[in-house]
Amino acid sequence: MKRAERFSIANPHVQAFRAAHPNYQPGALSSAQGRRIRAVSHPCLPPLARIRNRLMCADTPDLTTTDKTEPEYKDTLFLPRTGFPMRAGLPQREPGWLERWERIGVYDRLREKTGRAPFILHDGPPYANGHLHIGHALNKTIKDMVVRSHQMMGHDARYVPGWDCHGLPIEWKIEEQYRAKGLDKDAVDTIAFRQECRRFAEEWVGIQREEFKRLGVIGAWENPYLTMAFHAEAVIADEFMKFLMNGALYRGSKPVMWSPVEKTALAEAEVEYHDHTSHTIWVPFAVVSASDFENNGACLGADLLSARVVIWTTTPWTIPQNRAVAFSETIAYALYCVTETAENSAAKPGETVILAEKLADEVFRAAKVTGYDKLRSVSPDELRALTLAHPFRGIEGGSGEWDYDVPMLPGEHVTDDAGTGFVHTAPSHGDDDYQLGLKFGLPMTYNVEPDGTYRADLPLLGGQAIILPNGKEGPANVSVIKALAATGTLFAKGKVKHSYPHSWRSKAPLIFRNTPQWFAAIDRPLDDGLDAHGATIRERALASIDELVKFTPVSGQNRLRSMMQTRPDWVLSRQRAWGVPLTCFVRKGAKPEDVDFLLRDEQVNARIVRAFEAEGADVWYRPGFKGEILAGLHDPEAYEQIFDVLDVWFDSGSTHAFVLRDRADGVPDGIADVYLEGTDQHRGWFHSSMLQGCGTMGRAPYRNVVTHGFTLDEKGMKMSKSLGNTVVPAEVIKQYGADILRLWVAQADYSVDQRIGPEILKGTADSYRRLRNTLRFLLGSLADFDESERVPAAEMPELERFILHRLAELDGIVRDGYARFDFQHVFQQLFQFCTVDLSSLYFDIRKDSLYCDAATDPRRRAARTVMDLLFHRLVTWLAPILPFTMEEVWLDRFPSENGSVHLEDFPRAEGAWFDPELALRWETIRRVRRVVTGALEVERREKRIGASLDAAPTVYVAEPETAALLASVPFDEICITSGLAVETGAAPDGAFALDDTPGVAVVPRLAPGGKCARCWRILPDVGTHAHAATCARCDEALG
RNA sequence: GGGCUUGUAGCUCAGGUGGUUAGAGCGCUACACUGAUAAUGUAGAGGUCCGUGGUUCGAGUCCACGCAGGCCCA
Repeated sequence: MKRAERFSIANPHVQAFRAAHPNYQPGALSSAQGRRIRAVSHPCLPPLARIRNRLMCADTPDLTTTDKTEPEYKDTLFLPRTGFPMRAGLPQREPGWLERWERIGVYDRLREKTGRAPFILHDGPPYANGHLHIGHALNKTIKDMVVRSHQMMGHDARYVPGWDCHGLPIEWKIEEQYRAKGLDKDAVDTIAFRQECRRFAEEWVGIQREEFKRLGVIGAWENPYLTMAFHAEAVIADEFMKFLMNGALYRGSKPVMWSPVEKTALAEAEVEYHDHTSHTIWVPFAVVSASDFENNGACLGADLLSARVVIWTTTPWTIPQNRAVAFSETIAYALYCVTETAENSAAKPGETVILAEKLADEVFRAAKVTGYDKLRSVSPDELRALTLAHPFRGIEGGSGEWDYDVPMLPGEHVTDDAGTGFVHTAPSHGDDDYQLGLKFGLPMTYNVEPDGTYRADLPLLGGQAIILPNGKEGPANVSVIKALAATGTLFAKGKVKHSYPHSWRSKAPLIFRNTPQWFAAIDRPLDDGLDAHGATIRERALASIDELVKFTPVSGQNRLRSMMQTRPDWVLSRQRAWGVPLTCFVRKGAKPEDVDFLLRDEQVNARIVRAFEAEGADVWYRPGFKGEILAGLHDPEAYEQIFDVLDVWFDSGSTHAFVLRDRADGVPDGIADVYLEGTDQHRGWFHSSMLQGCGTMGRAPYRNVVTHGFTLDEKGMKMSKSLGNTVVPAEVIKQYGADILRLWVAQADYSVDQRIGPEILKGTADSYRRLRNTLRFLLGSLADFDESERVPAAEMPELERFILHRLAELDGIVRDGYARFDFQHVFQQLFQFCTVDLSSLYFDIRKDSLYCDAATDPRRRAARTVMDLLFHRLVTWLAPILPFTMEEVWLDRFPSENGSVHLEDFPRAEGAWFDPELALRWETIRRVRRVVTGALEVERREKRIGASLDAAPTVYVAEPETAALLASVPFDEICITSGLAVETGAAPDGAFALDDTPGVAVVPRLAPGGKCARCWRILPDVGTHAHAATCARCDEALG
């Protein structure tokens, strides 16, 4: 474009402006509001009125007509020109960019870039059930920022999203549907049931996929991984069989949280605690004998033989399963004699009982005992010596079922906080009980059926239900209580309201029930030759935690370690239908401890895997499948097929195998660079993946564990529907757009719990607007930028070189921050750069040059060069955080059919720009500038000036070096004044100064001369040029 | 009840090894500009650093005990 054209009325800038402002009348804008003439009170200032009058003369011609005597210079300026809207309209516009990315295939095109080191963030699979909540959005957004930033830093950052598809919640949904139709789950074919579960999961995968994509998350959405894919099911089974072959797998028996209503065991995560009113009973156990204690140096009083030991329990139905009474070696016990009772007391005067001293009062009160004597203390050694009778011993109709001895056993879990100080122990119905049973070899009982009824052949109580199918209490408790009362073994009874486990689905109460389970041994040396980091799963896990994995934040290391140090064996089996079966066979008639109990045959395993690959895990349930698999190898009749399914944590713990190891977009060693999940996953996916990896690969399947906290409401309280303080991602997107939600993520410290709410989101949107306007100004200022305008850095003014220095500095900050997954720091630095260095300093100063300088002016060319560099960096640096907006900005400048900022890398760092000495000089310059602006602010408040261009202050500087520094730069330009004098030496009295900037003082003055009608600077030479109302620079620019 | 963890301006966050009047940005208020204009600039107000004890010449920073949250267990 020729120079003359730029300034003619045919100037495209002008045309564009006219088009955008059809009602615009030249001159009307500046005159409509009128210019106030202000009184001038400062004695050393020239009369402002004179200047104003002159201005008025210039402005005064008939304003109602376009027939002016003076040109409208606005049309000759390079004002920012852009169609980039100030208001984003993200909710409406974001889907358009999503479509574009899909159309131009951004993810696939990034994969085509060659020569890049892979960077693998392995996705922890969300459960395919329900719409996304804020936690999902947070998690996927952080992941996306990690993936995008590493891609743009030069990696091949692939991201394969996944879903966890098996498990109870889906199973339950299908069961619910069955119930609604009046069907019984048990009457339905397992394969048909599983297929319904599969369809359910598929549907939610589809829904969640769209919801995740809407957040702007880039990844292999068309080819995600699902734990229910046939290959995945085959691999999960194969991985399980590694545990079968390496010796970790064993069958044990364990009381588990059991839902009689759902006839299934529940994982801990599936249990919720609600208040529940239970029967409480105090049951005296008679002493039947005592071992000889003289050898122990203790003396057993004969008085104990006639006494009874009282236990307390809230689960009367467990009494028939009692096998021991536990006591503590650290509690003080005593022998008491009942002397007086209330009318309706079950206790009788004269009877003697043993109780914890601290609890005796309470117990007697409950038993309505009105008088009692403490006879003497009872020592732990005495207690240990006692053998008790089951309260049902000799009961009529009991057929001798309960005629066994009940030992007294010491237990660390016994306290005297509540109860009697003695703990009724039923190893099949409680965890402490089970542990005590393991330690002392107590027999397990099998009295309770899956539906919560006593086994039919249990004397007296057979078939009675503990919990009814509708979740209400059955008759079992009351029957037991009656039987106790009838046999004189009920000391007291009552009711208590307490926190009790319930099913998270059916909300029905749970019981602890002994069930056969499959375990992975954590401390058994494995026979797999993968001992580089230890022989057992626990050793390998601890070694991984300490040596192989980096934790962000570091506290995760302790957290995972302490869990690994103390965790028991892994219970792999669940009594469910929707999952990958434990693909193994046990020899009929063999006991778990027999060497040939489990069928261990690689050929069998291979057949299973092949079948699963072809048809999925459903084949396991096909009639005759056992025969097919064992045919020609083993006698199918000699083996029993296992129909438990694997803990879903085993599924997700195995994802590294079927995603990282097996997929073309995986990695050769099958180890991920990053696992990134919420802090709850220390107990979950990090944990199960660690156990699984240590059992199958000998180490953790990851190198980095990054955790984020939970999202709370604005007050820091947990979100809950009942409190009405939830924030749903879909609604945030609808109101503000995904980029605002992403910005919220970037502004928060995700390593701890974050808060979100209306006020916080509003603040986030405010920040966004500020940033958006900075970019808009860049776009406007770069209109028609041409490569030929570029100026080498060395030829640029100091101000430009300072900005370049900041860019060099930021390059390091941004790359380092992204490498550390610290988006908050990256964003904070970039945002503050935009506001502090750009908007309020650089842009403000350079507006004059950008608007008014001739196109060829080196100053303007340097500014535009820097702005172009700024543009490339800011837009790419922010792209991982604000992918939609940065795409909009990028395309506004570089419109194209198939381009995208997300195909770019961060521009290479320019080391030569880094100039700390210059930065130091600018620190001083800016400090002095603050004094100048401060001084002008006083003038403005006193109505002596309006714009800073009205002034031409004098700056008094004590230090000559500082004066020299200021003289070396166009300090008037930097302060946006029409003139400025720097004086060395003492300032006159009354000069403006700031406490924190000693040695600098400013005396404000009105700029002498006339106001250039084009650039608005007030200069003495205005009026002496061809264009009468302009200054020399503008006169020349006008040509 | 146990393990881990958080608490600095209205909001989001900085504040190595304890050391002068606790910082930034946003928001707010006022002023200015009206050629970034539902924008921009300048200035200002705003903090019992969760509380209480303690160590110390000196504590937001160290210790103890609490309070209020959060995650995971019991």
